[in-house]
Amino acid sequence: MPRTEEAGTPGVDPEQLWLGSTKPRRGRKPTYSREAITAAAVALADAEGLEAVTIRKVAAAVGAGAMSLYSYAPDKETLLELMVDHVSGELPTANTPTGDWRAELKAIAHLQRAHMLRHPWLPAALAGRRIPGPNTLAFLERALATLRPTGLDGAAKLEVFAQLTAFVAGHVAHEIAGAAALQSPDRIAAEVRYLTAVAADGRHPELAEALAAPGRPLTPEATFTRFLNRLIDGLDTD
Amino acid sequence: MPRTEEAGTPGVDPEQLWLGSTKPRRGRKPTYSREAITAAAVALADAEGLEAVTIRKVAAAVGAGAMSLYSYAPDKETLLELMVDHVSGELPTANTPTGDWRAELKAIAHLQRAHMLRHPWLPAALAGRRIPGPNTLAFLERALATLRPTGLDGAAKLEVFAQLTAFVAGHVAHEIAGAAALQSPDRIAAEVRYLTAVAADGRHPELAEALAAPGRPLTPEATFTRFLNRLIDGLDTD
DNA sequence: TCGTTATCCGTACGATGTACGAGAATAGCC
DNA sequence: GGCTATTCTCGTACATCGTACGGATAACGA
Repeated sequence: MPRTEEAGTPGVDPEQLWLGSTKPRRGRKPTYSREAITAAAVALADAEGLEAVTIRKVAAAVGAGAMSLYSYAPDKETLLELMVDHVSGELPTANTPTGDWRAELKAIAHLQRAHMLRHPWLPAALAGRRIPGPNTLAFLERALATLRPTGLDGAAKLEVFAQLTAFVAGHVAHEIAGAAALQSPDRIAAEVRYLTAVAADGRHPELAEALAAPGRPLTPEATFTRFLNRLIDGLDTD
Repeated sequence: MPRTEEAGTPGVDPEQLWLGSTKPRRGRKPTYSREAITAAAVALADAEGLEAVTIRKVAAAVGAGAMSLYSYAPDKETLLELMVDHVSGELPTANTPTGDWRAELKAIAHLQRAHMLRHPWLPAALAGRRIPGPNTLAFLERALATLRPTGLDGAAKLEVFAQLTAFVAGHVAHEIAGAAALQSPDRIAAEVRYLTAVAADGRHPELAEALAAPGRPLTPEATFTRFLNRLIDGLDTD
């Protein structure tokens, strides 16, 4: 990327991106569409990972020349933004109040986890993103509605949602890394050899003991639920 | 990166990396050192961000030709691994049991947060990393010692540490993104305009209300402490 | 019809990670 | 001291990336 990036990361302008008027009444008609391009990029990321999403490959997937994409998004960073919001459209936004906001919030987190497992590139793409697009806003709306009975003020409710999302993303990133490691038997074998060697060096008694008495292996699902419940049950309305 | 990356990401081999013998008794003597190269890479990342860490720039920083780095680390991924463990050496490993393991665990998390704020590239570099190097292991040892009074089994203790680290990394990543946005006044102005425009469109009543009644602004420090306390106070020994 | 304005995209540039292999330096063995 | 094996050094080269540039193409308003 030859961009010099000297000033403090101007980033993507959400006003331009999501509120930009669709005025062009003159000129050649677009052959493709932002929708189709974004969908192609998402399909690529789902199938081959985020690093497979290159301007050229996405363009080829929709049958366009590479440079044509720049009529639909000013740069790749913006394309990522579009991808994130695109898949957020899969999240159900209908809230069904049950009187138990904690249970509803847990359900929201479980939805997010399933969503991120379906699109394993999401945790990485989400990192450092601040401004939600329309689909993300719709889901945020649901979360805010769920938090209404807490009586928290606006900033606190937004913070709860941000922290919850960060927590889920962090967990899923870890979960995915673990699952990927399990796919290669010699890799886990090397990891086990390494850890046991370290545990045997005498300078890591706690680790040695932890490895010696591992207990019942934990499923990611169970671990996630456990920590999520701790986090949410501890949430207070003060 | 011309690497095709077809098979399921072999990743870095921790055995080779951390336990590899230093046998070479013959041949030309190394001009540089893994230490110096890693330190230069860390300095670069601290000063200019993770994307400024390129093989060529790191090599130039130590006065070497680009390809010379490959005598010290087999690839860039490994260099990242070295960087992560290098800065982990700054973390204090001495545990002072106070009888209150929850307070000690909170202190550990606060140490991690300060550490990541000092090296803002850490949360990103940490993502998906599974196997701790020697310095990280020393810190893990401290965490395990702290968790000893809980009576949790080995796997559970390791999981608590992993989840705690993921939580802190997620929070700090979010915190850093927010701080970066604050550096550019026109950027936050655009964000505010965007959100108020969305709130005014009538289809986001909850967001509109949250923005209208923001409450007292929250410092990152306070938010972190709040959620951390919730997470840890909810931890049980069963 | 003509000028204005978009979109389309071939070409090209500067970076990047790293494969290759020729040179240079060191150590053990005769 | 010379030979040889071994290791480190790094110039060159290549595939691939994001994207600037500008000409060609197409659609509208006048």
